[in-house]
Amino acid sequence: MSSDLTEPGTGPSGAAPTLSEVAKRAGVSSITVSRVVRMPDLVAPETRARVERAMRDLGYVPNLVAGALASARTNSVGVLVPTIANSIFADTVQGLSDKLEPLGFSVILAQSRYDAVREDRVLAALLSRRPEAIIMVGSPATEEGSRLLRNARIPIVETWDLPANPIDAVAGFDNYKAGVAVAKHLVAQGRKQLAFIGGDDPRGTRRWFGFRDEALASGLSEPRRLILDRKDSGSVAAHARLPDVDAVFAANDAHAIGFMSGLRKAGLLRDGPASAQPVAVIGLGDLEMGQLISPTLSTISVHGDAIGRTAATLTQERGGERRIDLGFELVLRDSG
Amino acid sequence: MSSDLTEPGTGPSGAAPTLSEVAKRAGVSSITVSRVVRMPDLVAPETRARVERAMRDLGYVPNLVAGALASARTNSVGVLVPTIANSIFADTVQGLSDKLEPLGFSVILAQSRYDAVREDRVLAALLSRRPEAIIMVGSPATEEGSRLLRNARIPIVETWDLPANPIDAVAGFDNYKAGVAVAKHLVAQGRKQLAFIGGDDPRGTRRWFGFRDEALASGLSEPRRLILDRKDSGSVAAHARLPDVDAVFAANDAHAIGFMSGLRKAGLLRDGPASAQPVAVIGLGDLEMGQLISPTLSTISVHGDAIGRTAATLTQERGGERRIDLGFELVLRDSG
DNA sequence: TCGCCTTATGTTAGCGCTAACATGGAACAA
DNA sequence: TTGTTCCATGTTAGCGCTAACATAAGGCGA
Repeated sequence: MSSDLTEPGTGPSGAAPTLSEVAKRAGVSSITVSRVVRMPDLVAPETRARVERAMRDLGYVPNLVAGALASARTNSVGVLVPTIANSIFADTVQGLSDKLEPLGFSVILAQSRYDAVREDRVLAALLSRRPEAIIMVGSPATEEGSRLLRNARIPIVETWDLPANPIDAVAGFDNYKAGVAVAKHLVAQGRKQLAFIGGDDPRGTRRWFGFRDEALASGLSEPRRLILDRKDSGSVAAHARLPDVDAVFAANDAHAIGFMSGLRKAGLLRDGPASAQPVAVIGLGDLEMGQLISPTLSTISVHGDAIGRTAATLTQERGGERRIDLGFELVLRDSG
Repeated sequence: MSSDLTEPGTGPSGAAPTLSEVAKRAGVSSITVSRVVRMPDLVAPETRARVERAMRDLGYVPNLVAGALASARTNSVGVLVPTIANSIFADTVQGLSDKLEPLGFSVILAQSRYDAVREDRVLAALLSRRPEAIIMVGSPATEEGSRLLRNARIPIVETWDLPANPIDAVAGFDNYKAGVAVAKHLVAQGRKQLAFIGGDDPRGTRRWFGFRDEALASGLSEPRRLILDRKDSGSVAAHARLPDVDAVFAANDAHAIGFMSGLRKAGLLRDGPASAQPVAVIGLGDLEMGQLISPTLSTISVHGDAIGRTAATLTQERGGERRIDLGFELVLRDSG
């Protein structure tokens, strides 16, 4: 009775109860308690019941920090994204998290904000927590970051791209080909003056190269390229900076929708099909929103969720195919 | 020369180099290396330089797992959200992460997927990593989860709501009042047949109650309530299930935009101002997208980012005001 | 009856680091 | 000279847990 007065969740000193406090209360050694937590089948039913009782009485919560140090397994995965807000990467994080959580892994999330210095810093911070794998969007921006990851000797999964010399594993799609596919389509549609709007991050730039190369190969003049900062607001006004353009490839759906909003204000948007649009617009990402607006948004559909799940799977395997191309799909709707 | 042949990042046994290996190479004790890492000012410049050299040569990456165990500080914060994808919560995660990262804290991210069982499970998993605080959207769904958090004796911040009996700190807004504000506005606009669409999660339900109570208090008949699952697709078809309704409050902007898409197909959407809309639509969240579509979306604007930043601040303080109402704002555009 | 396996539990050592408390010397006032 | 203080560094012990190796007791075939 007296020990029941101890507040649950606090040991004798008011600190969180430990394995050995549970052990003492249950009259067993601490390794037995450890086994009840991790491999209950190895413990005799009555012993197990006694231990479980003691854990409940004390409000015991295992300390994975200590466990990780002792076993050299942290059961955690580091995840690095440029940004998690308003972004297509959130699907990837959700996908990998859904896959990893049932396996007992936690996700340590970090954002680079498209800043190489910050990326190296958070990469080092991530690594110092000894995750069992790292999943990142894209590839390290610096040689230093790359070195850090190589030396970590854990599975590294680069996503949303198909780098030529990956550190380890890859789950993504060919951004260059995506640009090519869009240009091909616009050319086939008879568009003449192409433009590209988007950021100048590595993946966006690869989309641009594919887009430009294909346009040039088709005999068109070099498309214009408008580099926007991360704020969509820029894309609303973008059409004013692109006179005479009759087709635009936006590096992501948010830019595309912003651009269409600008077109609408300028009276250059129709509710009819692609053929009726004075200016064709193609996005990338296939946000759900794209199907809900008018005209519906044509886009390169990419399965962010599948990228995340595949990346998670790749962290658990050592051998096998380490380069998964999830592909993309040109989804044609009414905007272009 | 010979030791330079050791691959960086690997100690004698191929494992990651440790503090004491660095110490030996630099000819100092391990505590000195530890000080160079954590309190460099306490170490003499030449000693420091020698240690830094040794760290670089060996590719030393501090092991925060061991450090955390020794110091009882993990420098991590657990974050629990219903879902991170396509969601207004991503802004909150970004905000708190931006605030916490410079302070040396890592974010351990977990998703409940609006599932109480999963929530309790990930809460326990989070706690076993001994975070120094927990930030969550909403409040624990179960008594068990609540108990777990209380016993953890760390700052707990509940967000996106203003619970009557919070566990510890709160950063949010009054969802009930948001519902009231929307109903008031629609009544003032002369709307008669109101409806609410959204999920049946606690916050959505509170919005509904405010909305309903205010409608009834204004002498209107009880609004209809359509509970949608997490897929927006439901909201597109929602208008068909709400005949004769002339105003709709959607629990979030995604539902609102989906609903508008359905209205458009039914010929019930105008490009003109709110007064011209056969059916008024008000959302919640103020997604950037809402300003880019036509008609522009009227919405309850909530600063998800500020909620995250405020929550992060609350994890660092013990005293002071622990209940921050960030408020909301009814932003009127063309949809209602 | 003996040896050998199986099952249940325990003992020991140590993961890599840091808190707390020495230690030894230089600087300096009385 | 003799404390006293400060600075730079070291020693010791231990955080809470688990891997690896005992140990003990029963079962069982030959």
